[in-house]
Amino acid sequence: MIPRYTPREIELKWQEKWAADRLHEVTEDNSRPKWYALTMFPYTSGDLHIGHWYAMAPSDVHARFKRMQGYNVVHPIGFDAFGLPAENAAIKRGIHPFAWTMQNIENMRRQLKSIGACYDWSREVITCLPEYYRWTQWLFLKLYKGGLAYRAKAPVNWCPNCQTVLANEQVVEGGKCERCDTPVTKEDREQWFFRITRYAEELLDHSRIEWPERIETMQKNWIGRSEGVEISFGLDYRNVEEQEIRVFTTRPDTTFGVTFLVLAPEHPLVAKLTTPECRAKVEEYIANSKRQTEIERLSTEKEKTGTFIGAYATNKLNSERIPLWIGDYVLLSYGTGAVMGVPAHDSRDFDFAKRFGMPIRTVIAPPDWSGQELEEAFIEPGVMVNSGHFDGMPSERGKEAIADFMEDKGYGKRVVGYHLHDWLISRQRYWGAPIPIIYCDVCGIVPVPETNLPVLLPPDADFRPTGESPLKYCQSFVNTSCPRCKAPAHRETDTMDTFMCSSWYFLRYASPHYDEGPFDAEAVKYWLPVDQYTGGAEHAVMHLLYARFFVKAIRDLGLVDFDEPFTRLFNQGIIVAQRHKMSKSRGNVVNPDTYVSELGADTVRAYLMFIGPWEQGGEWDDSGINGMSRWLNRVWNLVLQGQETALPKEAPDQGAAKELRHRTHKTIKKVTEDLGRFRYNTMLASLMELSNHLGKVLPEESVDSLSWQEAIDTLLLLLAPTAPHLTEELWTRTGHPYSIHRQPFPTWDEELAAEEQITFVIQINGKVRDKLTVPASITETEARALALSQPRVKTFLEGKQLTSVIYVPQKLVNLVVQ
RNA sequence: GCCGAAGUGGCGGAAUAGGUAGACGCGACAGUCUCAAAAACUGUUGGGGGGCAACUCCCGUGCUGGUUCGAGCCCGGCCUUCGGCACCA
Repeated sequence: MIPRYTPREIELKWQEKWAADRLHEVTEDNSRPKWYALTMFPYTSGDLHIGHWYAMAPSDVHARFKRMQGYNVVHPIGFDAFGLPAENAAIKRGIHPFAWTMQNIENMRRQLKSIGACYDWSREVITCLPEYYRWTQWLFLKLYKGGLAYRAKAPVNWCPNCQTVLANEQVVEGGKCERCDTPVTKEDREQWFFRITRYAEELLDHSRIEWPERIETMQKNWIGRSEGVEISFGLDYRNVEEQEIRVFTTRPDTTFGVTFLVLAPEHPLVAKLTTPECRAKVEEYIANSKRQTEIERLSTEKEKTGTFIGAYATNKLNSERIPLWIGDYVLLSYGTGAVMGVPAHDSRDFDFAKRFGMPIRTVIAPPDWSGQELEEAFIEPGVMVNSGHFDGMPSERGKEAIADFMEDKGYGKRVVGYHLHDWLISRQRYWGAPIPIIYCDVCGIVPVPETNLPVLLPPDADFRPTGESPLKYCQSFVNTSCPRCKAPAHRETDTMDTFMCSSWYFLRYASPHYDEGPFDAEAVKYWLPVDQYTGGAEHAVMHLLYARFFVKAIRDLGLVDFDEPFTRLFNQGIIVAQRHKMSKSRGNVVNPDTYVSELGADTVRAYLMFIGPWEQGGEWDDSGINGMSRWLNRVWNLVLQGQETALPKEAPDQGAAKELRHRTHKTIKKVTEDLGRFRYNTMLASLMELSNHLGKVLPEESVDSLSWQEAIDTLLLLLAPTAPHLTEELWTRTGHPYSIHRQPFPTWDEELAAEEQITFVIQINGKVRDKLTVPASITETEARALALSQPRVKTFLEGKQLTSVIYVPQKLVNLVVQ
């Protein structure tokens, strides 16, 4: 009698045993190659949903695979615990963010353990605990002292009714406050920035890492390098100190075509230059643009808006007087915050000029141009016209010639521009790591001495929405004395962007309890960089770019000696529900707990990997999960039934035994390749094929016991990373020593894995007309002859002329006829 | 709007150095077992036409145009959906 497969019973039993044996805890070991397998740590939003499992289960399978391949694998886990949702929950339910977060962690830890992943829990890291954020602050100070942190004004979303700063997420449709529906505006605040732009050039270089091309492309586009010229336009106003406006352009060859300049509405010169007649309109325009998001402003669909400020600048190339406008399609944060308007050769400028009736002067002639005004912007290269002594020059050469001329005359200089801007890390919120800075009336900005870290987040601060950072109202926090002169001083009350916490957590895992620094240099030297990082595609740019920047920055500060944090990256797709990414705020989360308690963790793990290619994600649909549960059940029955069947030593059917061994080795090859490429769906399909075949040969009793045993052991070992509990149980039940997870991964015999027979296709004019089973060793001559001798082929060829024959080895012959 | 992806049976998907479209699974239908049902097992399953039959022909990978002996795969132009767009993380 075969016992029933009772997944939950088995799973809990082995999870307890693995934990008791500390099977997954690892230490540095120089006798084996190391493998750092890292999954992006989850944010502590509440429960884990099916999307988390989609991230966690397949990455665990890969880590287990690497371990069976002989690597010393560390697979750590932790929690990203600071951030806005905790504060929102606190406000909504009157529970302290700390309590809310720790409750969530408690629950998520239980859920994560139910996955049966090989996490080394002894390395757990929680970013909101002082023992962690102490070092986040320490690293901030390092960056500050290294000249990589600075203060500058930057706009924040502001709700005038709630008197509070809003996150982008809290600004709902149409630019309104999510709480009170008041239109949101922008306000300038002094805030802290990191100089990520200093690393723009190095961040563009992906040559040291193996990342998916699409992610590299997205990062490259995000950084947005462009070579151009910063051109100076002359200003001549007695009451204005500045004597120039600088604009950035990648098209210096069009400078003779400038008919206006557009400044960002926030440009500092706007207030100084606006004439009294224009002031009212300009102020109205600026107020309006404060209500728009950057995305709205940059949309090329939207009709261009702007207004004349009454002032003029001089185009130094031809001494023309150029009117100055403001327009919201120009952003202060990009380039110099001002652009030159060349309507003939830039489509946005063209729209702007059309709208406001400004001249459109062609300076690059399109082919066959006869002097008429253009009907749309001509943005291709061409021949320069209306450009003084540059006339007749090809514009590509003109770019260089004008740049040379300008540099020579001091009208401008070549610069490399980046779309990337510096990283704003200040948040006017409670639930984050306090920025360790003190402001002293005498000494100015004073960093908190390292020995005084951590700057503790006061537990009793009032974090409800007010006009300022919540910490500002916590007197015991704000009031302090200057570390330098001991005079009364006050603390910085903004906290840090949570991306800061997640920019170095992977370093902390190497020595999570180290208390003399953020990490133990020796441990980091052994484990880092991360060998395989996996996480959601939504992090393609920001988190991954910030973490790269961070490592490069601390490398230059002498803290680490490698350049890139994540050697290999895999971005899995996103599991959506009701067509959108699962999120608490959207309310479309699917909880995995019921599936686990009903069908078992192994089934859920395998099902998630089976639904499609991991990088693709997709709509969550549980309609096939029973199929996975059925298959694991079949594996269970198959293995135990095989145990009870006394197969002979000699195979009754040599062919059947050979076929079985061939399939076994073919499957090892396929599974090994698929695991290496994260193609879990096809890996499982090939395991199903093997088990289907085993189910067919067992009742026939046509194979020998040795071939059978080889097949069953292989099936279990290949399945072990995916279904760790089921395979551990069956491994023991088939008389093998504990633990299957310490076994080496099977290897295949190339000869046994190779196909002996192939299906050979005969095409006529590219259409399949016949299929033949032939030995794999068939030669071209044999194949051609075989094809032409087929009766079916002969009837098709009747009365036609064979013009050519195309032969593809091991695949097909295509007869081209007329 | 900009950047990055994805579109294949009733459904999830398989097949890319351009060479058999639909592996594997779900669902559905039929059967075996059963007093019956469930479970399990076996078989069929892209659409359409022809043949008593073994079989055979045509169409078919979002739309559209092209390259090629041959296109799901390559190129041009669209459409739809998803992710990101710097304060959700």
